[in-house]
Amino acid sequence: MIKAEAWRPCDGLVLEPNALRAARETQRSLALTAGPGAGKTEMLAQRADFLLRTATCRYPQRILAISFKVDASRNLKDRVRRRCGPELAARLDSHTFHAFAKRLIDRFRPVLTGTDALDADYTIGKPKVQRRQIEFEDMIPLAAQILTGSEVARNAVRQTYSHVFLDEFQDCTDTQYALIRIAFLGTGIQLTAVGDTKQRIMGWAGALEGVFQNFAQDFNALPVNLYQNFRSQPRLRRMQNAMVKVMDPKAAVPDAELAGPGGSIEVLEFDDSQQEAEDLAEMIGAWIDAEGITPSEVAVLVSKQPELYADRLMAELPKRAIPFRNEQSLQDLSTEPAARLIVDFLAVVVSDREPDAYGRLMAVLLATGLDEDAAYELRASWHRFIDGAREQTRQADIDAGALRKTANEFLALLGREAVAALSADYERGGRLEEVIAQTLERIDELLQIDDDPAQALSRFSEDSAVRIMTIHKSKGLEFDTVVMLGVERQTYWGDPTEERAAYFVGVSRAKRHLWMTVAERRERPAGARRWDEARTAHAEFLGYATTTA
DNA sequence: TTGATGAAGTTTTTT
DNA sequence: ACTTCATCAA
Repeated sequence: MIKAEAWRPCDGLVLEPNALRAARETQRSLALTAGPGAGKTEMLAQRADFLLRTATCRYPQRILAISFKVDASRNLKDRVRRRCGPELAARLDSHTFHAFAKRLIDRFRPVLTGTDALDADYTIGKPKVQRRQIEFEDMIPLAAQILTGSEVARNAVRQTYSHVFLDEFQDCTDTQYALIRIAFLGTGIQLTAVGDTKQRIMGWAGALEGVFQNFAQDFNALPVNLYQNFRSQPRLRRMQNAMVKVMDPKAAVPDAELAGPGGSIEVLEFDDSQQEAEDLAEMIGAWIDAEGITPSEVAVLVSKQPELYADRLMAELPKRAIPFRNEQSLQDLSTEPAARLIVDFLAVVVSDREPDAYGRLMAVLLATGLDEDAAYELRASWHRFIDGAREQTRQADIDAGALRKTANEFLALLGREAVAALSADYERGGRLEEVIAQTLERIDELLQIDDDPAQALSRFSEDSAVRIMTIHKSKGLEFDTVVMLGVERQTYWGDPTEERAAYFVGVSRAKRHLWMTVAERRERPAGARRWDEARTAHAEFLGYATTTA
């Protein structure tokens, strides 16, 4: 343990004065606003390090960090672990709002009575069944209700945590804020809310306007602002600044501070979306092959409906053997145990040099056995099955169909029950089948990219792929090169202030290169009734790009 | 069967 | 802004 005065940012990182001040604050709650790339997450990680290492958060008290997305919450946890080591980091609970609410519901469920009463083995989903099921949107109000109704629950939370972090606070909804108020208002607990009002993109889903001001007032929080942008090159910063001048003039910086030639911004205009997809795929291929950019450092962002806007691109990329991940379609399939099992099995079948996969596979298969004596026999019988499958796939050319068939035979032999036992989630009707279908579909996709099945399967868990997603999903992430696909008037149709904020989030993800595409005709995906329609480039948005070259 | 009209959906969040 | 689906009248 060290004294507060002796604490310095760890890993030799240099924080701007306001960030340093925020990291070391011991008296007041904080309302910290900062633009893209200012290091909000880093400030939280440093603050966690400060609180834990100086025992400002005294053992056994803990820090609660609340984010909106699972990967954001994992991200923060990982970073804190890197900064102050696993032991101290164990006292940081990093959860999404929903995970935090679910823990409260699970722990204090008996507090809920009458029509809200829940059985112990309740599930989440629709359609809603009394006592047995709740919906996503019930979780936070129910947690708030528990805290309102039970002093025991309130005290449990308040005694556990001495400090609370709130990430991406600009997108906090009224129900989420109500939960925070009930849990922490009027206690000595210090809250640190960080965010950027210019990046408020969840208004349509109920994000509170002016939530930062409310928070600052309710919790007597000290307002702090960070000014630097460590993420983007000067040319990109000038474009962001041009937008900031319109969105929040006070937060803009003098252009002189942003001088310099680094970074690039280009607008590409196409006759139709097919041309757009082909050219873009060629260009992305060149970035990866000629310029050596890692595929996962390239992101294609769309305003909405990637399967509509990026449909053609997702068809063109595999033709050029460019790996990509549609972040919208799969919720990290590679961590699903059933997917893991199938991929490990196929990897073992198509190659005899997969010891890791073999080990994992056998561990799962033998777990289905009853006792030690049976294990040997079981191992031998699975070995025979694998040999049979190897023989089968060796004879024919290995294609998607053959692998699919082998996988299905394997699953049939193993039995649904054994596979479903891999995760509690598979008790939910249809979930296991969904995971299996998605896994096989993903393997098909990978085989289109890679002819070698062993290579294709190893890519399953690899995340070296161009990322295709909505702007909303990209919040909090950064990439070397960002493509804003379909910057057209018709694409950004919502509330103009919100759409501009979304566009701002998109362009501010880029570290070095930003590309924007416009197609005059945008074809619908195969199967749709309409073929194409005339489009108009989004004059306002492209204006920000061109005034800053 | 066709055309007209209106409503709903589109961008997020969990073990 | 634009599509899709349901409903109703002709």
